[in-house]
Amino acid sequence: MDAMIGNLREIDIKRLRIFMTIVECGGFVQAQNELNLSASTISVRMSELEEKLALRLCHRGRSGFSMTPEGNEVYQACQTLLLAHENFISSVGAAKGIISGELRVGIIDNMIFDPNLPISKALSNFCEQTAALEISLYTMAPTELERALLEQKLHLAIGVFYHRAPGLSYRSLCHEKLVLYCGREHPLFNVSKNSLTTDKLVESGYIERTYGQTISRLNQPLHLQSAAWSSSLEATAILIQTGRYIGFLPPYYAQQWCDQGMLKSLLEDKVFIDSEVSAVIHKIPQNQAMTHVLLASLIDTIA
Amino acid sequence: MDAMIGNLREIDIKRLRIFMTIVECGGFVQAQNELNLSASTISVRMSELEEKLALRLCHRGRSGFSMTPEGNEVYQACQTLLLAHENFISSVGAAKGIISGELRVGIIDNMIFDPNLPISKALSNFCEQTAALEISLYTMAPTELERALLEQKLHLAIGVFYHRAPGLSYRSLCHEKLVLYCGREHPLFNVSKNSLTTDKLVESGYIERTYGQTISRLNQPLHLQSAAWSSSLEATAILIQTGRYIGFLPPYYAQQWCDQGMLKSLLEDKVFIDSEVSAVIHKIPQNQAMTHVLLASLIDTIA
DNA sequence: ACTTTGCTTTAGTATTTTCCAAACTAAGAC
DNA sequence: GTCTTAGTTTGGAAAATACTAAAGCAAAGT
Repeated sequence: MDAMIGNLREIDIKRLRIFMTIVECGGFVQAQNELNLSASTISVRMSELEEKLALRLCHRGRSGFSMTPEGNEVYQACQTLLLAHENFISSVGAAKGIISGELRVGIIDNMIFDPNLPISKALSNFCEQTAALEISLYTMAPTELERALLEQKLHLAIGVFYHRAPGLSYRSLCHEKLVLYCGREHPLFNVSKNSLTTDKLVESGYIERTYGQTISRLNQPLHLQSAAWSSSLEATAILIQTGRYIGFLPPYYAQQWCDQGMLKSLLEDKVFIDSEVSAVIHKIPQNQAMTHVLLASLIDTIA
Repeated sequence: MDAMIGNLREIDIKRLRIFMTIVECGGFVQAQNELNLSASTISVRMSELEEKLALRLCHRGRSGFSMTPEGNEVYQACQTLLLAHENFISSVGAAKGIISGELRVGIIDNMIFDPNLPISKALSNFCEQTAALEISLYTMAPTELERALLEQKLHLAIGVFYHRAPGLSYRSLCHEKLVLYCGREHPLFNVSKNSLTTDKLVESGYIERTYGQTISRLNQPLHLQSAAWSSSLEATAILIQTGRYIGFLPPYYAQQWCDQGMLKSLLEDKVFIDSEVSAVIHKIPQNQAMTHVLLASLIDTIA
């Protein structure tokens, strides 16, 4: 009882893991299965943790489960700490000359449709070389990817980036052509290819892609009028399908709807954006061996 | 026995701490006092750790204690992991609204002599506001400071920086005037102030300051000929005292030897470097509250 | 008022951990 | 060879930890 208070330096990771599972399950009862522990054990572990931290982490009881503000902060801190543990495991693996631990990769949405980028192939190639590895794959917006890389929450990110963040290292993987599309209901859908002019495009409402808070001025070939904003390919496709806007999509992604007569490309030979797909890593990566082997394997697979 | 192998995810920090102490003490026997443990316990703890990591960490025995290459890598990884634990403690403190944990500050050498920069005063002011805090103070070269900040091993650094590293945030604290000095044995020591010209300075061998591998082109007022290189104020002072070179020193630092007739300033009104002392933090600091309160307190104390 | 649910408390047991003393080993010093 | 030093192995005891079942409690639902 007395030994419990005080020294925070001897926090037990087990208790923190229990806390995290409870948070993720949204309550003690739900966490029971996950943790394979009785209700009483969970209860005791939690009160021990709270006593040690001298902090109430969550409200519970018949009136429902909810986190305290402090609990949320501690939960965040736990995530960071567990990340450090994963990195430790990786480092030990690296010392053994084995690539091991957790590899965290982030991609922008709908990369899976890109035929130039066999990401799953690259990952499986990489895993073949390295047995003792767990991969976590996340999808995020480009700015989120960069942030996660900077905070060392990701080892590698793949996506289209319109600027270069300091501290990160970019490597071009391939190029992706983006073409304008309109939906079936759009006035331009039935205009014949020959009579279509860029002026007509400029008059149409255009979907601008946003990244986080800031709107990126794409290297747009025309001065299109922004009339709608979207933060993902999927959102762009939905907006185009409303028939009210035109917007850029990669052909491999739009094809599925073109085939169904739902979308139509507009002057794809004249008006397009050539965007560069890059692999990005931290300049000082957590596990250099792992990160660089993956990057090499990725470039290898693509070439 | 069987439960030991396998899951690296349940590494015990206690064992890692024991290992680190052994490394720092340079042997099992020396670590006994430090750890307050018997030889047998230490031996067992170490073999348990090695078994779990499946890695020999150090050679020991009558033939002397030494680390294996893997052991060194694991030791580094342990340091990183313990840093993460300190940061966790800080975060929990932050959740409680208390500034707590470990504050790691780095300074360049001989800052203590700078009368414009009452660092100890600033730190003690800061500590008065915040009870539950432990401060670690390190001295390093400027490039090392920046590296440590980027790796989040320091919260704050104070020094003279001739460039701006991306990812770091610089804040000017005060200006430091650097003046040329020569030693008693130097030909210019006995030249009268009136007959001294800048030409004569240019002819003398000059001590260039180096930072890490790269030699920084100081905003030098003259085109002095580099004849010696030094990586610290102290080293510069020693080189000047040989009487063979001239070099820049801050007057407050050189004064002690001028008073003894060992050094003499040269054209201090005409030839000087005005360098800016800055406080630097990471753009995304570990413990924002702590870092910013310290920075504010620092600026406050100086003003 | 009664039941259910979600959690806590308590008491008791099983397991694990931690530690040391004593005997042992291996290698350098003499 | 013998002594000394530095670490290992083993056995056993004490302490801490992990876990559960059972009883309790309070709020929400009926």
